[in-house]
Amino acid sequence: MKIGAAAAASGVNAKMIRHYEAIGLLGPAARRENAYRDYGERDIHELRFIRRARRLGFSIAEIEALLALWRDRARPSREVKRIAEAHIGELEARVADIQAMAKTLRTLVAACHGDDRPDCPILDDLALGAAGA
Amino acid sequence: MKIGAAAAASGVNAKMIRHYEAIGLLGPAARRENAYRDYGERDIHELRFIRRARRLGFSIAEIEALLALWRDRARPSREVKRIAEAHIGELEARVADIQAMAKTLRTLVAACHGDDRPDCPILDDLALGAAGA
DNA sequence: ACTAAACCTTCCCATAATGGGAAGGTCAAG
DNA sequence: CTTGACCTTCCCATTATGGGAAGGTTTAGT
Repeated sequence: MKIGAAAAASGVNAKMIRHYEAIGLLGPAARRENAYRDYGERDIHELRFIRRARRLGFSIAEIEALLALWRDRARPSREVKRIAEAHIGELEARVADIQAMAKTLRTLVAACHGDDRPDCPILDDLALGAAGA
Repeated sequence: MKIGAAAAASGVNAKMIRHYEAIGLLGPAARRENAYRDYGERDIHELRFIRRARRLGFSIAEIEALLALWRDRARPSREVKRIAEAHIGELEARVADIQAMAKTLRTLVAACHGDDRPDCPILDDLALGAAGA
């Protein structure tokens, strides 16, 4: 399977497949005589794994760890669970962060007329750099 | 005020102040005879504005627009409100995204023993690349 | 068989925002 | 007058993704 077909089969585009290989997330791909990369079912499987993990917000570094565990048939599930839980923690922290921003903004937006008048509590607040900071 | 003092006064570090100038978010700073950048109260004000907007998650591009509105005493508040509302929309979308990831992960984590046994629904799910994708 | 499109290769560049660090100039205090 | 703290510019790194060039290959249509 050439890289284009592998991309179609895995959902990871060709550019990214090469990139994952370049950074060592994937081992060097098999090559045909014409130097084209050649992929098999196992590779597609790994690519799908990566794509799915990315969709769950795992970083490349985390995926590297997960892939290593996945390749190791005897790994303890404890380790996997730990990584996943840590990641959930990160996600929750990000949500809290963003929600705090949104909350502040909603307050400001509610206080802004939003018409032709120039006075605007949103800009006032940003300018003051005081409240809530 | 030299750049270090401006950084201390505004909360934006010197490296970032130069960066904001380089990308055109701030106009070229006044210079002393020795070529050192020189800042006044007005500049500190702008820097604080930027810092606060960054904390609310606005991108540099959005801040550029907000700064332009802020500098224009006669702007209609409508425009400011529009930008802020759009940004709230982005923030909410990001929250929804992340929460969806966290939800899936929580389900997987709950199904994983997390002990010495190797079987792990988390890895199984990633490998399948099917459910929920 | 020939040509054009589609596909592959590597290499460089760009994004957004932040920062590290080098090489060199300047100022303030001891 | 030296030492340390500060300033300057310039280059590089980060994270993940991708655009695009220049050049070689395969495939499909005529």
